[in-house]
Amino acid sequence: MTIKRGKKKRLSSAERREQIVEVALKLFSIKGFRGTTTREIAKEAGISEATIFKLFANKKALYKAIIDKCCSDSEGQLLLIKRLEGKSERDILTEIADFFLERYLNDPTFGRLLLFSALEAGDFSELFIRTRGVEILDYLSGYMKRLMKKGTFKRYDPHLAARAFLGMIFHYCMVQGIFGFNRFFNPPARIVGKTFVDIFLEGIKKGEWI
Amino acid sequence: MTIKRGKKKRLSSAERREQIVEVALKLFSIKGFRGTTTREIAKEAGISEATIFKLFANKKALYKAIIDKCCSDSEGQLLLIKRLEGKSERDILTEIADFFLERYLNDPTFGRLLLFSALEAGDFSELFIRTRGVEILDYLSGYMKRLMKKGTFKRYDPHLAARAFLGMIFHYCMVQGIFGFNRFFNPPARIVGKTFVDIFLEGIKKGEWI
DNA sequence: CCAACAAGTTAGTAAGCACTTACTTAAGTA
DNA sequence: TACTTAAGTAAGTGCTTACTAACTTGTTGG
Repeated sequence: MTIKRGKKKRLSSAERREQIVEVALKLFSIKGFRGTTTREIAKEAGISEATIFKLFANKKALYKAIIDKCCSDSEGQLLLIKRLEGKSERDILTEIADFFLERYLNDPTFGRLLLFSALEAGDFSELFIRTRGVEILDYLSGYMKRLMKKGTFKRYDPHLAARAFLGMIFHYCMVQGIFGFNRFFNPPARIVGKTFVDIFLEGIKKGEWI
Repeated sequence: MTIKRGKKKRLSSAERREQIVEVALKLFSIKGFRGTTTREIAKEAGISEATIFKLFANKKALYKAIIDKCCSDSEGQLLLIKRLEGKSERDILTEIADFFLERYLNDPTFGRLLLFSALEAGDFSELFIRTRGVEILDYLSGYMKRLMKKGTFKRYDPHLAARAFLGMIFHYCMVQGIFGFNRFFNPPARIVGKTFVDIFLEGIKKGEWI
């Protein structure tokens, strides 16, 4: 896909742009913006550095194109939210957990890019985080609020409650994928999700519900 | 402390080493290993670049010295664990939550360094993570296991349960400090800790315990 | 006071970086 | 086929980087 052999086909500038963005996305997520050289991107894409700069004003513009791609491509997150309508609390939380566990455990690319972006504090990282980090949080926070008003859930700060639930999931994914814990501990995602949902809904303390 | 004016005092090589490590620790945690230049470190420390290389074979050796410092300096984490002996479940969890919330919310230096280290995947990052990321996890995991055997806690994978609790806390700190959410949302740490402990022990669902 | 040595600096070097210029090549079209 | 234009490149540019060699300066014990 990336390194071509034999006769090289010419691509239209739009196609080439797209290809470069994909290659750079992959490399930036592995080594970060600063840690990736334009030479590496060119090599991996099977083109010369000059071609990159024909299509992008500078390295930062390429980074911006990646962020834009990630922001626009909602990766089914909005789709997920639609799918939740009308379901029970347990089903909703389970579906959210499974969705993110499956996504981030199998492919840490996006998570890594988001983290690099936050740490390296480029000009676009804020945009990135605001658009992509807040969707599900806002949804869940609003959902919690409704259930608290209805009396189904206890009254806490709904934003904090949402953060508690998502924190379990995202931190788990981060530690598994980025800190490499998955080499020593890797239970089925289904069980991880169920455990987190159970604890979040009923707590870990033994007892009986009325 | 860092930029000196007027007559410069000579330090012993040990003192100078220590000072350079401190300055570099701060800069690495802000801009990462790759993103920080030896020139910047020298300027911030008020010395010449050559002095750095008199005391450290190369940039990587300086990084290693920082990791070592962070690994050896347990920052009171073992102290915390000792302090927990004989307390109730709620008190233990609350104390753990408060400890890390207070620490990481007030000073994200260490957290940032750990993240950079994991992402940039230097040769020492693994060492760093194994020594500093696992202490409290192992402790809590063992504690959960005992309470599950005793029947106080429900039976889940104890490691997973510990990850759930710590995930709430660490992810919260990360999002606040590194993603900058603290500018829009910043409740007292005490309340955050209490909310997380409550949810973890009794769940968010309303009901009554017998 | 002054040698001796450690602490510190000046002024580099080679390699690597993002980025450019001036050129070549492929492919559609008249 | 021959012309035009867009796609692509080779070979640089100037700047920054980690790192060094050769020198200077402060401190201290005899």
